[in-house]
Amino acid sequence: MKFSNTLIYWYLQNNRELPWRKSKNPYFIWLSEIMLQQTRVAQGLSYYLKFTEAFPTVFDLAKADESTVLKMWQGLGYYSRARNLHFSAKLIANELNGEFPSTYKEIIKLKGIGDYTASAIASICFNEPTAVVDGNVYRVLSRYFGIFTAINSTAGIKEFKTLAQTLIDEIKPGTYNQAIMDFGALHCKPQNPLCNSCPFSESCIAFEKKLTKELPVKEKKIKVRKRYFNFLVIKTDDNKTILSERKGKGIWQGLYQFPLIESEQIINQEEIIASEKFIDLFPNETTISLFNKKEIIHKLSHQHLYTNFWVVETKKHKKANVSWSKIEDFPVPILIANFLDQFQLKK
DNA sequence: CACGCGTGGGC
DNA sequence: TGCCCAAGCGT
Repeated sequence: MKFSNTLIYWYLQNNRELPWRKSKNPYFIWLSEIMLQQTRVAQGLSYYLKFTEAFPTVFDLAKADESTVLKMWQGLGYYSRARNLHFSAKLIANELNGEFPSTYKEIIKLKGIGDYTASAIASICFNEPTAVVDGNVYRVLSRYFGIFTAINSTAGIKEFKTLAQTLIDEIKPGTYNQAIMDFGALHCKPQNPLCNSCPFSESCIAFEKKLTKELPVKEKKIKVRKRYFNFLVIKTDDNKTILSERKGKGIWQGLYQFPLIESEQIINQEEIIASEKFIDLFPNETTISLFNKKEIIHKLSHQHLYTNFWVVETKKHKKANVSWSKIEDFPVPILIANFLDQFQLKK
């Protein structure tokens, strides 16, 4: 049987019932695709439900403040997705009359949408035969065809996209695209793929040659940077604290945090108090204590953050801009959200 | 265009 | 435990 037919047949029996699959509304499909970038269905699902309830149309999303969108995105990671989603929602609502672009060529122009997402939306919503290539597709195709070209090399990206495009079902491109991804996620898994019950076991090169574990090939690994974070959790007499938005290019752009003293190594209380930032913030007397007994190691994909939370009690402070009762309104990285949970618990 | 961007789950 | 992985994209 044809590759695509086998896949679609498998899909008809094994597909997952997911809320966005009940619709071909490009707004819903778009939302789901952005949320699922580099994210498991199990992690993204509740966010999808929350977003579609709060923002049933692109106009509702466009009307929201960016900080509200980020707050709702809190915990899902890769926050530029939320900022780009919101940017594009405003563009669609205000400049396109709320009408989602209907071709791959137009869809990919939107901020936050690349080749994968444009292909997914164009095929699922508008029946355009544009093949998706995500992590699942790399795995399925590299194994089935026995391709050792690195999936994250320029040559690999091109080779797999071209191959995927030759395999797509021209009649049901959307179904085909979802089928190959579900097949990769549920059957041709990274570890312990279900080769013994596989509809491709007669023709899969990796299965035949016992190369499943070697494929797909991925080049080089990322190096992890170590950073040392000291957050100053301020409690003033009038029950306020200081939060500020992270600007610029690095991690957590648009999210809020406590005043941060970053150091090259682990530093102790004396060094905190002696630091320029601390003196600038607290020229007068304060009480300082370390909240966490052991330093918290927060692991991002490419940074390890060795973190201490220092509770600083002080008199009224002119820079204290946030009431403790309002602190939950601010979008914060999960590292800080977890701290706040612990901190509020102890009170 | 190689790199930076989060978080959580699985083994 | 440490490492890899997960419906990628912007710069």
